[in-house]
Amino acid sequence: MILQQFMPKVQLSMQQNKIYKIYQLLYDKYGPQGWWPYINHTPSYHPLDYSFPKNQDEIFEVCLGSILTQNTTFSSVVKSLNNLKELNCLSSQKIKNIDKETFKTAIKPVGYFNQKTRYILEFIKFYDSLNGSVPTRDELLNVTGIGEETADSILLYAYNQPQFKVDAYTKRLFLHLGFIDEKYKYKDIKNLVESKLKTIIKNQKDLIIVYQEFHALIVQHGKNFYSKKTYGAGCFLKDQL
DNA sequence: AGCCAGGCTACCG
DNA sequence: CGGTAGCATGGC
Repeated sequence: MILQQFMPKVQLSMQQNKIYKIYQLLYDKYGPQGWWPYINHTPSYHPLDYSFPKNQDEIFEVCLGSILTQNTTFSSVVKSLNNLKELNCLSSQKIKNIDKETFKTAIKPVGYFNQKTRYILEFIKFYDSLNGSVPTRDELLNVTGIGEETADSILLYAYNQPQFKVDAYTKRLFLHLGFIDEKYKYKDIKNLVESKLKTIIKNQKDLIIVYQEFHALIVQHGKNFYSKKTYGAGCFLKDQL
């Protein structure tokens, strides 16, 4: 089902919810992001279609992309995924069987290809052991190469679980707006967002979509106003709260 | 030329 | 515990 616009049912207490207000302002400004690209779909971006991932192959592709995208740009990830596609190497089984040097060459555009090859092979061992079931966050964190952000990326975008994903832009934005201070760690920021949103969005599917769009919107906004010092220069959000 | 990107591990004090 | 070097390519 493709919507014309996504508008979650929200409880009335939202007037005082600045976190949700930020989400609304960003959504009004940038619109739905359809954020996670799927290289076998045209177009790969799919705003307002929340029926992804559609099968196990697409779940695995998101997991793979979540690791590949660590500290790099998604355009590099797409290049690497397309290289793997040309090698017919987008499944866990195929990656296990391919020559390791060939694999490293394929993912070269994302950088850190030695590390990431090791991380991906570690992840595949875990992924195969799942037999299609949904991993827990702690299980993911136990895999070498998967930290908090990658775990939440996999849970939120591959498995449609209600886990908000925090990144560097999120922290810079909330710092600039005065919602947090420097001491806030990943989990603190995650808890802040989740606690504010889940109390006013009772429908789980709506909550998941808001988490997915919110993170994507923060990245888009971050690219515009929080990618280089001084962070927040030109950001219009503070004035509109 | 230099900084940043949709981070994580290992190792240090 | 917190802090930091190392990982590596690509784009602007």
